[in-house]
Amino acid sequence: MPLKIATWNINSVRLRQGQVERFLTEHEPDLLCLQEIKCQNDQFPAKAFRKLGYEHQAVHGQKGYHGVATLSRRPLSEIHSRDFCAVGDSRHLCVVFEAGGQLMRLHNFYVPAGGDEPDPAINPKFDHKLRFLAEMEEIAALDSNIPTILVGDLNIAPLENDVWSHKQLLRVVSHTPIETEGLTRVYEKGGWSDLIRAKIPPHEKIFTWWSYRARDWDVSDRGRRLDHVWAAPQIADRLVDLQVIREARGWQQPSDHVPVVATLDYS
DNA sequence: ATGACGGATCTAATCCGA
Repeated sequence: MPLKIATWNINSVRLRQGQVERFLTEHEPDLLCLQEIKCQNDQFPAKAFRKLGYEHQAVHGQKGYHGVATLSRRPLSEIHSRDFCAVGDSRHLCVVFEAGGQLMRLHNFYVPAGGDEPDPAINPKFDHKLRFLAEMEEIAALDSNIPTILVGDLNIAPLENDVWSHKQLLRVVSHTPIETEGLTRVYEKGGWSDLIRAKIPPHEKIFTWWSYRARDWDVSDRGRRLDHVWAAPQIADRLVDLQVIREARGWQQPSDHVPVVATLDYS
């Protein structure tokens, strides 16, 4: 039995509970990391997801904004969240579970978007994003001897083919050099492997987010790869499949992000 | 302008997303 791990910025879990159920039923991931659940813990539709076999849930909600949750068919331990930048946002969850007789750690992240102006001196939101990234450098692929996976909406599209136009987005928040350099430091310092780019080579365009503002998102296809799945090298070695579920962007009243699913060979 | 939609909130108009 392979191990399937998925990540999805759902942009309100209450509004799209049915879409989460559809995704869980159709793709049967072992674990699903959600971002932007936009509700408090007691408003999270835990019962509905439990009914589908996701009995183990870690929820870190917040009123109105942000909020993350990790759903699992396997028991979870060492559940904790860290308050990055000490501002009280719910943007991180960490859990441990078992795969192939070994422990595995899973980080679920929602990195700040960063506002409009890519200058930390005049835009506090962008400054927050850069400080959040600097703090993320402490997260490594091998943490206390447990191989680790890091997923989530990192709100940065680091490579040229992670955006529809590298040239036109160089000064747009999510693709500016200062952000991509910050993310690259997190990546290199942590010893990570990028599972999306392990399956879809860097010369091919691949996106996980498309703006709501486009007249026709599919035709214009002006997307960005903001959602990521990183893993320790020994986990990356077991990657058998990686799917970006583009069709979910075409579902009725969709999230602006689509799910990403990694399949790993752990029997 | 790439491009003006879509979510939550003290259900009205405002903040936020990226």
